[in-house]
Amino acid sequence: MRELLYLKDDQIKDFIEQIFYAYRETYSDPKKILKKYSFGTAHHRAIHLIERHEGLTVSDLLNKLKITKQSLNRVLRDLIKNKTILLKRGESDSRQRLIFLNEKGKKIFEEIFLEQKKRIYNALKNSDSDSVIKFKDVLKKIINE
Amino acid sequence: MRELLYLKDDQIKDFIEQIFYAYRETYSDPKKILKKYSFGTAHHRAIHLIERHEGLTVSDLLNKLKITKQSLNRVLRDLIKNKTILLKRGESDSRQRLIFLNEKGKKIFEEIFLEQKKRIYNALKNSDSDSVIKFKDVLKKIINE
DNA sequence: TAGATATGTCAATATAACTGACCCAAAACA
DNA sequence: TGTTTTGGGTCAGTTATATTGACATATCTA
Repeated sequence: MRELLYLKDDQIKDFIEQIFYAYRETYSDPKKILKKYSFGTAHHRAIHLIERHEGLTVSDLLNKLKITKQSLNRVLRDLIKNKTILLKRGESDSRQRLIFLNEKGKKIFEEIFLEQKKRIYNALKNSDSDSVIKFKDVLKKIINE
Repeated sequence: MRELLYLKDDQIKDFIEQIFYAYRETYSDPKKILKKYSFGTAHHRAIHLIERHEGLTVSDLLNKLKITKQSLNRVLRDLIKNKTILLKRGESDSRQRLIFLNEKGKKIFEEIFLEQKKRIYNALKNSDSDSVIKFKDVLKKIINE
């Protein structure tokens, strides 16, 4: 069976390279802003996920980040000290800590996002809606493998 | 002017999250293999770019990786010691070092790629060719923005 | 020949991750 | 009820990858 053109190894290698660039550029853009708050990309990823999934538990966040709890704890400690997030005890299960952005955290998120948004926005606005839908679709398949 | 649906902030935030997952998963897959050779993801990225751009110079590689030469040097030293790559003096400009994979390097690359390929291959084979083209297109725009 | 460029290197530090060993409190279970 | 499991936190040490800054050397170019 002949390979389909778009399944050729060279194409796949290109994608692997491009996914690296896309990630790096997307997460590089707001680094100056993060520095203002003495945060790094690890804090950024946590803030982003907390904003997208308000009230998630520590173990939810661990599962999304796929790092150890010792690693995450450093980040959460910094964010708490900085009054960027707050933890609430779970109501049904009081062992859990539900994580929220507080007001300061929301502001910081918006500031970061504004910077990071530009790149994606410009890419999408120069694409038609069908392309965007299909981009999302393939991306999803890559993640869920 | 009303925002187009696919340009809404929530959509963009989703993309930022998904690009993170796509990168992380794609580069996590071959970690066991890398460990066999005492390499990490930094070595992996270098090997990948060298395979895609055989004979590139040290400064070409620096521009692609966007790290400092001190960082790259550690990686290149490891790769040379391990006989994964070799450097040739540039012919027109003998200050340059052109970087190539040698036989061992090509084998290691293939081993890594075989592992990493699976995820992308499976995603693409479950997509039609139009989706793949458009995926590539949007990805490119994100990078070049 | 003077300056710019390509590369390499020393040293110190920062960031983000890891492993491994524990701890407590609360929930789930037998 | 008592025991085990789960969710979370922490101490200590280590590794991987990057940074900044200062220099050194060889080669190219004007």
